[in-house]
Amino acid sequence: ERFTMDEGLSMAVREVFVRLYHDGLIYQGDYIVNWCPRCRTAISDLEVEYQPQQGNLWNVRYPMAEGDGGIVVATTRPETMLGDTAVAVHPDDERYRELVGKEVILPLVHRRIPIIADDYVTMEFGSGAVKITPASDPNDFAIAGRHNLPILRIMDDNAVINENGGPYAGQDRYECRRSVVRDLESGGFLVGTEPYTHNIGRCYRCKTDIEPAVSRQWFVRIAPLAKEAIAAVVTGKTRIVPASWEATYFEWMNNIRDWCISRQIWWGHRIPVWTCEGCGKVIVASTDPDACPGCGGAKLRQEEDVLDTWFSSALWPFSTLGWPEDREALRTFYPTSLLVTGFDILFFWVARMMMMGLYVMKEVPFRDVYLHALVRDENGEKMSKSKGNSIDPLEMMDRFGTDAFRFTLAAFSAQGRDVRMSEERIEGYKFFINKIWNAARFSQMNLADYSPEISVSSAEESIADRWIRARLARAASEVTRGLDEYRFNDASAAAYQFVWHELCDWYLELIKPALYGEKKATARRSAQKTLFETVSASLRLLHPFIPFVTEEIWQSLIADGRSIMVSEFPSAEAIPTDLAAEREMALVMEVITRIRNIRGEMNVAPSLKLKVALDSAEEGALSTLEKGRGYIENLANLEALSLTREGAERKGAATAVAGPVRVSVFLAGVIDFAAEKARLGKEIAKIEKEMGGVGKKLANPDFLAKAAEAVVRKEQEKARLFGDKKAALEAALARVAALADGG
RNA sequence: GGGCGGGUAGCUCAGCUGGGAGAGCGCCACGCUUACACCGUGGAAGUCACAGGUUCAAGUCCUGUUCCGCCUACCA
Repeated sequence: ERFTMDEGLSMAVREVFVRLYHDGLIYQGDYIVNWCPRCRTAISDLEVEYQPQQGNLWNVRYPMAEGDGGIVVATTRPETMLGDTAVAVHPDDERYRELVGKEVILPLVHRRIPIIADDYVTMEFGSGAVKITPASDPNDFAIAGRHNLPILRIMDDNAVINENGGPYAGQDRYECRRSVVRDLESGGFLVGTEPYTHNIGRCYRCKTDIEPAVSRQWFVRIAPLAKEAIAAVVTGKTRIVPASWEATYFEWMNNIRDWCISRQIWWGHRIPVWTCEGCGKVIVASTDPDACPGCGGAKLRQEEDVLDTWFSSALWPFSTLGWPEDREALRTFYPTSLLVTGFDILFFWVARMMMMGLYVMKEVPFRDVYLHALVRDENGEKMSKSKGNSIDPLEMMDRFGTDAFRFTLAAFSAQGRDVRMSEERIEGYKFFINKIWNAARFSQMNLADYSPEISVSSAEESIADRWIRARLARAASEVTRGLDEYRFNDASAAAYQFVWHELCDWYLELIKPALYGEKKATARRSAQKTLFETVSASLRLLHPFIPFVTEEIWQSLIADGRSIMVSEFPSAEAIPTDLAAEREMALVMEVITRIRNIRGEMNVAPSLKLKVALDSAEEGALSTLEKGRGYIENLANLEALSLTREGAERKGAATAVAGPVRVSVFLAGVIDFAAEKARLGKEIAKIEKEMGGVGKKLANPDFLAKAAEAVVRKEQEKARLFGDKKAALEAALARVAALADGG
């Protein structure tokens, strides 16, 4: 479906405005807004930048109109006193109780203004009395509304004092401040001045101090709309993830103020309101009227203000789908399933889309809102163009690769936290991409003669083949879960862990003999098939994180002529679990690791082929090891491996324990008894530390009585395993000690 | 002032519903073994900010203290 965005958006904006207007949700009114005297436009509360600024707190005495005495007020902006229309105190303030209702004389302009009581006033601050300037302060404006006070504008749109300022007319606001302070002082009204730091609001664009000012603006009566948007989140029609942001959302929505939507700027959607110059009739229409429907006059004047850009942004979920026309795209894709955005525009944009979506479409615009982390610079500061501390993503992509950068963002995106971008981390993932590339090369080299049609019976599959398939199923399940729950760091970590540390570190090494040894053709075929399928699935798992490299490899290696984008995402359910293979490989792998550990710790050259004996009292363990014999011999670099049932004396051997298996590495002639003694001692100490915790738990009757049964059983099993291991290590230590002592 | 988040290995950080302290980088030792030295194998390293409490059990829950960060605000 084709329609131009600009036209569609304009239509939608006008249509929504008209509907709101006719529902009584848009009004024009005099209201105090943040006015930028330089841009000569109102800006929204959210666009004001606050900065602490050093100023003064001037204490000024206003004399009573009748009799003696007076009341002291404090102000940071003495020039605004010209527009004061009251002095307010707290209703509970004993000091001023009898003054409420009386009048004071406003110095310099000699106007009588009343003393009123309003609980906005903080008794503890200053003198406890506040001057009220409705036209120059939002709070004062609100108080004026409550007490029917006159609103007196003393400045024009350029923040220059107007005729209401009497002798100060024509002065700029800051020039006027100096004049007023000088005159208050000479008139004896200034009772004190103290330095004071407070926040000054500035225009986000031109950095000019904003001037709260009363002016005629257009507003959306927002409370009814907010009510619906709040309900949508309360009832779960829309979920905010992470949920911690819901509180912030509610806080803001419950205290929302009417939305000032008019802007006095040059660019934007012009407000679709016309006034007939003949009869004064106001016309609100979604298409330009030719003549006044009241008097027929053709002299119509359109409102000059334009709409806040967020007004049209709020319509995005449906205006982009062709609304107000009833298009198929709109019916299909509204509401969308997910909005991904930054929390910094939760209010600007998300909440407003919610309100407008519910108002116009009678349905939430999206089911889930995922608020991602904000990327900060390495000092934790928010990146911004004005600060110049932005990390240029294009530069990062040039240096480390687009996929590496993208994977880094996923890996960093733990929920509820901001991230500090780190080049080291990106580099680490660049290495990961490289690893994948090399694994693909390995696969390509060994799959040249492979065809996916080749069938392999399950009987031909090796333990390694079965094992990697089972591990793949787990990885697929973890990645899927991470993505489903918007835990992208968990998802990316699961993929990373599987591909590097299981597929590359173990599986590729395990099958090398089958691939290019003199093994049977069946073993080779099975390894090839499993390799092909595992790499294929891995690429698909990784594709959401690293689209470019996976597509490239997919095309050259898997090559079914279609993009990896339209391939099926691996499903854990489709891959059979294989606990037996996982358990058996775990033992084989541990034995290999134990042998390597001895090699490393005893400083035996990696090139030296070793003789190893494995003893176990468990028949099952021995048969597993027999099945894994080839893997052990190859990956531990052995020249001989014997498996025996009885734990015979192993002279001149270094010892380790892998589950129910005693590992003896023969180091005849090269064994360093002192080193072996130290190594065993270290192992035993480690075991003892673990046994300590377990033993303490099992000795505690409360633990046995109150802990879950499964937990207790687990601890008991652990105690047994640790006990066995310790005994075996201690026996080895005693033997080595004897040999060492004997020379 | 209010709200929120955080203080876990040298660094950057994971640790969801309380039950074996983890990863990456860095560091140490050995190794260019025919995918990869952007690599491999092995190793060292933490009073989980502090103090209480709940619990058989606390990095994980509660209270307080402290330090850091972010957001927000109308004490003139």
